[in-house]
Amino acid sequence: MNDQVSGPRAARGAAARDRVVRSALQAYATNGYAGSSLAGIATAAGLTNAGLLHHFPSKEELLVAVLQERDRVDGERFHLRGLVGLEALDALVHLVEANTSTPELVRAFTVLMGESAAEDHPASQWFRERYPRRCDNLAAALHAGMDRGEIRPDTDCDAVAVEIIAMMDGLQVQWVLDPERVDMARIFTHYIGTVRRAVQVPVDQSP
Amino acid sequence: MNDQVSGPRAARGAAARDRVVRSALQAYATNGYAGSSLAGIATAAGLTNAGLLHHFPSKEELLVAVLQERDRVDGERFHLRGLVGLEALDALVHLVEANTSTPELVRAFTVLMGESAAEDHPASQWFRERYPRRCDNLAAALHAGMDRGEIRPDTDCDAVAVEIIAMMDGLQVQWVLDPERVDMARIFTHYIGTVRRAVQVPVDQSP
DNA sequence: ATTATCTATAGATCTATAGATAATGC
DNA sequence: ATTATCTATAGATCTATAGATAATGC
Repeated sequence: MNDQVSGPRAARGAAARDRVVRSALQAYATNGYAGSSLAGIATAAGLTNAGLLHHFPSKEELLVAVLQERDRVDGERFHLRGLVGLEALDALVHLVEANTSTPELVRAFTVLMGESAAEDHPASQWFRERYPRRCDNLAAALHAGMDRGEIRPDTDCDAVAVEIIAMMDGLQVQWVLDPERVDMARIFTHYIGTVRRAVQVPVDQSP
Repeated sequence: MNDQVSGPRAARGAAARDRVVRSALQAYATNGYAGSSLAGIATAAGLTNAGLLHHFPSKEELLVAVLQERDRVDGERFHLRGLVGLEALDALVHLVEANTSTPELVRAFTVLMGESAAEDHPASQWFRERYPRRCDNLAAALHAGMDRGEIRPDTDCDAVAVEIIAMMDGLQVQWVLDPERVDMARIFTHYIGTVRRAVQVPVDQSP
């Protein structure tokens, strides 16, 4: 959320925007986007309703800012680019493990994901564009692993990619609802083990 | 939604409640629960706001009625009871195939599922109770398959059950957001094939 | 007598705008 | 001159209640 220009005034504005985005995430995690009020978010960020609207001119533009911030963070953290085949699967396991340490963030995006399935939700477009991107990145890594000879050539990489992303999302829902019941990291690791055995080129054991 | 008592007046009320529940589902699919208004749902059902509140005394009690109706329908349709092992997996494939023919219903419940991940959402409890029930039913079927000797005895049935339910939900999200991109039934069938190969007792091929 | 429905409205939000004030920055 | 912030408020909802009306049902 670092804005370009610096100086004491710009810094103050940037800090306020940062607080607002964080408060918004917290509010979405608690009440969803539709159920959150700008006044509530503003107060949590130490501003008035009108003070918030100076930085984000509408409720929807605040949501867009939250989603863009996520894109920025993802660009740093979820860099599947360059990973090949089974390495990519390991990276996903690490990502899921890392996610268990930021439950409120995961909760906020799980709620937004679900809400965005509503036809008229303002985040629908973002999620609709996000999925093919994530799936294609993963499918590309799997294809690269195929070229390298570690993944069976008859693997349907696109289908497997959609599957893996679906498993991540589905587990998140259950985990957010009841973290005691669902050990997300363990189950995802177990699942990735199954996927690995299904797509891996078998080690020839008959010499 | 058939109420117990009959007669022209009772029938009229039951029909109205039925229309309201249907309109509510439609509204949830379009705007989510928090984003739907009672007046809008009432109008869609051919009633006024106050007319609706005669049958469902608050917004939240309407939501509860919608969820109870789902429980009732599930009791008829999603009867995993009695199914054993691989049969249960086939039944799930059929269920997912059937779901593709009621996209608006799937959309409504996908939205509610996501919204319910918000801490203060009135459907949270319902979903928190629903998941263990679904998972336990499925795990029980897998255990029964183990006893029958068709499932490997080292299978972690509870983990596999959580996994399968997660896959169903995760695929639904992607499918609802973009049915053209995601062939839910095909990918789920493919996934269940993988699960089957992972948990099945291998057919001994060395005579 | 009970039920289904309506009109009217109270009271609580909620988003967004208008316009003021004070502090930085050229 | 621009930016950050505020107070005050318009205007649009939205949920829920009060109380009336008309039709069924004992």
